Amino acid sequence: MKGDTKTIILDEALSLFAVKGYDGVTVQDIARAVGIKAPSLYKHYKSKQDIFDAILIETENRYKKQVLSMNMNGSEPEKDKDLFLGITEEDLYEKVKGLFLYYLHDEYAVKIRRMMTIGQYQNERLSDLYKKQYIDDALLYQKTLFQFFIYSGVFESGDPQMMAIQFYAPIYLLMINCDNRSEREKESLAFLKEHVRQFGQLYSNKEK
Amino acid sequence: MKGDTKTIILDEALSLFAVKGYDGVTVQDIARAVGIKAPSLYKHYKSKQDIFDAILIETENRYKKQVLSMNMNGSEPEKDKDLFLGITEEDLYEKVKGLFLYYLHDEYAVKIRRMMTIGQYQNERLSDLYKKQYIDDALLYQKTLFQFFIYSGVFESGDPQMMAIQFYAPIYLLMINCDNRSEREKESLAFLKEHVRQFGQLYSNKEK
DNA sequence: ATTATAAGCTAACGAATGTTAGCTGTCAAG
DNA sequence: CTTGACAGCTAACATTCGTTAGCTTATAAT
Repeated sequence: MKGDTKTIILDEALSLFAVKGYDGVTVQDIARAVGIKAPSLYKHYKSKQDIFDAILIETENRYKKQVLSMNMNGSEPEKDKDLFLGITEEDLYEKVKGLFLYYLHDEYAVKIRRMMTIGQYQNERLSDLYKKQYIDDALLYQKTLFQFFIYSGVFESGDPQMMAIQFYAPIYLLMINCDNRSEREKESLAFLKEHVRQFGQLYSNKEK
Repeated sequence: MKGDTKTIILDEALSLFAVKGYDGVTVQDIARAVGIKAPSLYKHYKSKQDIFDAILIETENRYKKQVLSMNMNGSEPEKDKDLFLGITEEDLYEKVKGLFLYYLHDEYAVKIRRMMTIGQYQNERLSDLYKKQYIDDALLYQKTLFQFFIYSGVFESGDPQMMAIQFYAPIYLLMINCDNRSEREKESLAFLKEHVRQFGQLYSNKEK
């Protein structure tokens, strides 16, 4: 069901937009990548802009689904209680590492992120989406998590918002650092591990 | 000496490239911004690409000068000894805030950063420059600073590399957060202040 | 006074761009 | 068997692109 031309066009267009930006990509480029001639594209989308818009809609829908499935709305983190209550430092690192490598290696995630990065100053929708995804929601998720840690006694009390910033920002920086530079990955993962370790040591409750 | 057409072209071209990217900008756009006709551009630069290259060279030269003047080569931070030895938390925040607002508001710095951000996946030189400027050199500077703090007894001992990451990453994240979103600046400055405060408290030597 | 250079202009070019028109073949529904 | 929709194709279009040629004018040097 995935091989129909209409979705292939979106995939290939995204691959191109993610590197060269909207203006840097020709409808001929897209057609060539798909394996058809440029005019045939218009059997599926009414314009180049239409292809771009379809990618954005698809992106927003996928993200909405992801947010729902991750329960990142910040309302009821109780669901993940079992996941985090008996968590060790090593476990936490493995979780963070998983997310880190996902955002660095998942084909679709990487392309979308790069397209947003490239187009953020031309297209406010891209800018909004990027900030929501990589700053607002990411911080909210961490904040909610730390609130829960504090509430459940795993962490000492503190400002969960600041904890979120201080925990997430290095992860974000290291991700930007490795983006398009796979040779930096090994070192960054070491930093990441040490960061998680230090953070755990700093805030974990020593009273118990 | 600054008002000659040749540099005005660079300025206006940069302003456009920083928003729409290389392919999104027309030589006519540039000419219109300068106040001349498109063919007249070719009296000063031999092609559109040539204009872009000239911007890059100018950027690299400016940055080299800045690095030299800031003594950010990581070799001998002894010079700044007097600046930092008797520093208070409030002083440190004011310094960080100054740099933070400079990178957010200085016209030239903002445009260059955005141009690098937009073009990093097409042009490796842009990517290199961005990573050097906003990651490598920034971290190196912080690392050197913290090494000096530790050496001089202001800070407790610790891994200066990790300290650099954990100190700088939130600053970087908050800058990205405020980029093109001035309404977020007030809140981010508050976070920044609290971050500097907590960092100072965490690492400042309590033995003295 | 003459000349040379620099920097603007208009006109124009070839190439590339997004898009439309209209033809052809495939294939499932009637 | 016929039909109609779908999805590809070629040809072509108007527009826009980066760029060149060649003219004019002002300024500075000889």
